[in-house]
Amino acid sequence: MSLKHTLLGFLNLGKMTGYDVKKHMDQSTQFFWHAGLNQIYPTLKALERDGLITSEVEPQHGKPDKKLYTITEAGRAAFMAWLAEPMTTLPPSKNTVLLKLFFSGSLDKEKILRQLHIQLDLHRARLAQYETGTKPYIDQIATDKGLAREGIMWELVRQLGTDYEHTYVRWLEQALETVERDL
Amino acid sequence: MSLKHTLLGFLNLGKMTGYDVKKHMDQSTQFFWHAGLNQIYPTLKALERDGLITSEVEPQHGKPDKKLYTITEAGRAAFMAWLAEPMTTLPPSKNTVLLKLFFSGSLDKEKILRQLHIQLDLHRARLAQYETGTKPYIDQIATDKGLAREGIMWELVRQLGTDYEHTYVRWLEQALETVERDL
DNA sequence: ATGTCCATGTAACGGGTTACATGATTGC
DNA sequence: GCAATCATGTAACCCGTTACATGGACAT
Repeated sequence: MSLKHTLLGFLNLGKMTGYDVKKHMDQSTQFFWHAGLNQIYPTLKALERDGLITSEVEPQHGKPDKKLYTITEAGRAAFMAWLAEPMTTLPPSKNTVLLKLFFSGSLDKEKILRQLHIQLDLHRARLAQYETGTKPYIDQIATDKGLAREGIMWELVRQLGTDYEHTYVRWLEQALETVERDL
Repeated sequence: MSLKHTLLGFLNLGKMTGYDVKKHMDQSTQFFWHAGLNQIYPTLKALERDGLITSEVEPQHGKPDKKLYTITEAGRAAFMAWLAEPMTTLPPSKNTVLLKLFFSGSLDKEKILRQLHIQLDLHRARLAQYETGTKPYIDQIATDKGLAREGIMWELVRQLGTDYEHTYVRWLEQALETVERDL
């Protein structure tokens, strides 16, 4: 279960609540790792039970109390062990869009073109989000917290995301032409 | 559950067993959709229960009997409805490799370089497999069964796969340089 | 002898999603 | 008045993975 490692990874950068982690995720790992609060809260409890993190409650008025989690030495050790563990296979991936396109030979031309156009819009939007959302966000956190090494890795991963989206957009433009011409 | 649609999609191309579907999947949709036989068999049963496919047993000697599945009219209708349904959001994706790299700022340079090298090998291997495995396979099925439209879509999807792998390989080469220089 | 291919399944478990539940504060 | 933000959780369900189970044919 990699959500545990994600949580350890964020808590390794500083003490925070489940709600905070969720917000960081939504701005940074969103496109390759995400989770809902319903999943985050129980998982934090499990990590605490296992002694990898500890919690302290900070009372608030007008708002629900905050539960701040801190990573323990055992937690840091487990996290570092996971990081160092070599990844010897490519992670299995599932993509319903590609699946549908794969089978779209049975579909009429117009409907395929419509699907491809929608995808083109979606991928252009995501590309924009990498630039206007993710980039400023990771830059700011890295400079604010003085996390130079982390900042470099974050930017590298973001770069792969934008490269991937560029490739996808180019492919979609090409696919639209091919379907228009050959189908 | 898109496995149901995958099964309908393959059965839409002709009567076959669960075992056959698995083999086709392994050669074509593998990299964006996969399933084990343990998952395929019960799902075929569910599709039959719902009247979307029917089965007939073909006895064999020396081998287990074959259970050949055929798509019904209702099944074809359900499949076509799914195909035509516009995809208005990008499918959520999870990638443990990117997750680990994202957090690798805490890891020493040598270990990061090692991880990146392994990934480079894996992606080069996959690229090769798209060329030597997937391409000849889909070409042959398309010509053998006279599925021209399907063949075009299969090739388009495969092309995206190779484009993606090229992008990944280029990114990895760049990432190795960056980590070597800046970290 | 050992392993792979053929061809079918069942059972237990775990992770992830959807829905449900609370409740005050701030902005439109 | 309505929605969003803050902040926490529980319960039911579904999908997917791992492990288990059978058994003959054929190749090394």
